[in-house]
Amino acid sequence: MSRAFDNWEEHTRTVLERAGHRHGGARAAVIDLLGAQPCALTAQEIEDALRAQGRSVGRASVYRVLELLVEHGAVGRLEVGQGIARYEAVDPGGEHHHHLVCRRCGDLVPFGDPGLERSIERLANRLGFRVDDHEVVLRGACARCAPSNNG
Amino acid sequence: MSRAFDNWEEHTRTVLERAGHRHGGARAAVIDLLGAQPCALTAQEIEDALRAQGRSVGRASVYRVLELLVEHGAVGRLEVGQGIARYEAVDPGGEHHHHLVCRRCGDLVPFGDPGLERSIERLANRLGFRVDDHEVVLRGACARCAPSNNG
DNA sequence: ATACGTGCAAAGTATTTGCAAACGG
DNA sequence: CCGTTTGCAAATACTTTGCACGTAT
Repeated sequence: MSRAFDNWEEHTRTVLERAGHRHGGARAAVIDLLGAQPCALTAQEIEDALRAQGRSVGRASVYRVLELLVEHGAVGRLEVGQGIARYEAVDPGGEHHHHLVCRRCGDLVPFGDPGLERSIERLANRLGFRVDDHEVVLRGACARCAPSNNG
Repeated sequence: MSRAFDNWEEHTRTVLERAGHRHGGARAAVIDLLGAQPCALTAQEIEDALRAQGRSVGRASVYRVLELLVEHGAVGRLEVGQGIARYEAVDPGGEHHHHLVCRRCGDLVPFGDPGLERSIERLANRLGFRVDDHEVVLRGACARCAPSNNG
């Protein structure tokens, strides 16, 4: 239940198939891994996780699969920190979350807020922009780190 | 009046001086340039702009100056797109804006919205996060590109 | 005068690309 | 079978670092 959707993997395979793509080992491995994550991973983390599972995939393939998934809207690319991209499954239903980057523990904490979504939507309308996507990053201390401010 | 503040350059010089830093040529050039910009620039753009002004600064120095300014909170680093960082002056008064990245023309359009700021503040409180900073990126079509949807 | 700042070029890191072999449908 | 996908390694792009000289105070 860390996911708001269950069949992202199947959905993603279908999308790729329909676009005329085959279902090779690297793709299967990356899709399976991303489908099981609660939050965004870096390319390096994906490569390491797959190796640890005994499903090693070449680094180039990891990037190529991610690029393909991003192109098809199945994966979102997120850049926080020092130019290291992170990738996460995108709910085909439109449900999505944003992130807090904790300065203390360095972790990425996902959160969602319908009010914020509405604010952004209204804002976009008011500004005369056609917005297809948006991203909010909060930087600070997560719930675990915030109480202990000093050490 | 593309700026909400006038003396960022002077303020920044003071901050650096107080921290025991000298005011060399590269620093002066980068600070002067950033102080005159309405929105974020990449390191490359900064280097090129300075060269065009006849105030060439080594690439390494551009990065070092930017790093120093970011450390002192005088400059904000923003990453949208493909791992290329952008830098912009930070208003010492706390005033700030966010960005729309236009998928059509590729430009960065700054916008501000007090309501959005309040939403984020309330959200942070509700979530139990201590948030010192935040960043909102909208992706879509800017006012110029949105009306003409097709060509 | 002296320590900090700067420039150049080389190194480093994340990501992309070329090409031949492996594989899916 | 045939074209897509994959892996390796080399290439690329942005950024950082080492070192000797320049410069602000």
